[in-house]
Amino acid sequence: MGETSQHGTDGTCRRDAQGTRRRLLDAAAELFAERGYERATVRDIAARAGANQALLFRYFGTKKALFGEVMARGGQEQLRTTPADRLFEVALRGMLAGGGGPGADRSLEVCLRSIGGSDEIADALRGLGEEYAEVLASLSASDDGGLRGDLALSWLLGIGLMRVVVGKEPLASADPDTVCTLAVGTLRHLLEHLPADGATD
Amino acid sequence: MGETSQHGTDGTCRRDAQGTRRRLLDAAAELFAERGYERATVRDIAARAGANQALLFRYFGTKKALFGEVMARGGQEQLRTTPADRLFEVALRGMLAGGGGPGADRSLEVCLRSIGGSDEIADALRGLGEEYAEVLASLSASDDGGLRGDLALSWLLGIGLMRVVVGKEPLASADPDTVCTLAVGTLRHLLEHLPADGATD
DNA sequence: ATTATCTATAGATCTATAGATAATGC
DNA sequence: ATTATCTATAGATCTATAGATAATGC
Repeated sequence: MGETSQHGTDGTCRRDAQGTRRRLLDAAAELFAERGYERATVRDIAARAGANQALLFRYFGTKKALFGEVMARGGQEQLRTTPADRLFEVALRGMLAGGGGPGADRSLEVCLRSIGGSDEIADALRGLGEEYAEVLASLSASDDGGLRGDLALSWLLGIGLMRVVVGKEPLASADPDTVCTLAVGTLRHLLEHLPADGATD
Repeated sequence: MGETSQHGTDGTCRRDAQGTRRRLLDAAAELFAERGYERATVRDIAARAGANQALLFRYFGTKKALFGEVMARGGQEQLRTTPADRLFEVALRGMLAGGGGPGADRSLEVCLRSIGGSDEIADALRGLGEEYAEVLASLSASDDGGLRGDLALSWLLGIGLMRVVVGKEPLASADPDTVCTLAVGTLRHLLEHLPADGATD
């Protein structure tokens, strides 16, 4: 019957370095998203992963390195799989969903909750922002498309900040469709409306 | 010549409880704006104020109470002295200036850098946001004016986040006038454009 | 005498490490 | 024998407090 194996029906083992490493990564992703970098302690991460705290350092070296792996793992798939003209809406809906299913990309949420914690965190958000802003900038034919892309990204993050982190009402409880319609409709003006060169208004 | 007095020509005294209290408040306002709540330590605040660390607790009780006094002192004058239809632009320009002269209202900047530090910080930002969003909401005649006001505030904070805290280029070095023109012009659509009820766009 | 200021330290975290223990594979 | 896991603790912060010191006002 193979009952002597250490493998349970759920695929867990009592001694499985690779599995423990993955559980630590999953737990870290969750806790960083819930509390931000500083407030998610290595003790809590190890506890949620069902692992000993010392293993976290054995497998990742430092807490910052663990954070780096979490940020590198998630993130960019949304950027690659989404057409440019739908990126803002897709990213916004991901933020509005908040948490969502397992495997959802919470990278931006992690950054928002970690801001101010350390310079490395700001660097991580800047790096992730570069990629989003570049795509958003490509939607504008204007000279200052780069700036307009940054302003679009700013709005995306600001909405996430007020809704998910701060919980400002009525935004926090608003219907995602309504928020999306308002934001996307307004954003079209920012990206597509070229300044009337030298004209009045 | 009055040389026996403890009062220097700059108005400082060697023993001046009220003066020390004010210097601590000023130093706290600066350091909270520069580093956020968590990273501004009571030791650094006392050092910048030229006061002993223990006096901070004598005069304010706890670090959180000091933070509360800093937030209460600044803030609301901008809300009272600015006409509603200019609030967004004035607040945005204050953010874009960053730091600015002494006495400038850096409350929003303080909040942005402190987010995620503790629930009380999020509460403080939510409270300050209520007042800004209420004014912004009054500019929209729509049913969902409250939501639109929140979205306007979200953009204001998002721009501050990306420019001042994260330092995302090209936004971080962009000309304030250019940013203002783009943002204010776009915002007009959000606040004034009523949804075509039941119509097809 | 009053009280603003300072010294010294308690007490609570948190990250990180050294070395012991015990479950596996050969 | 190898190595995943655990115990115990070092070492660095940080907030906060108790009690001593010293500058002022009477």
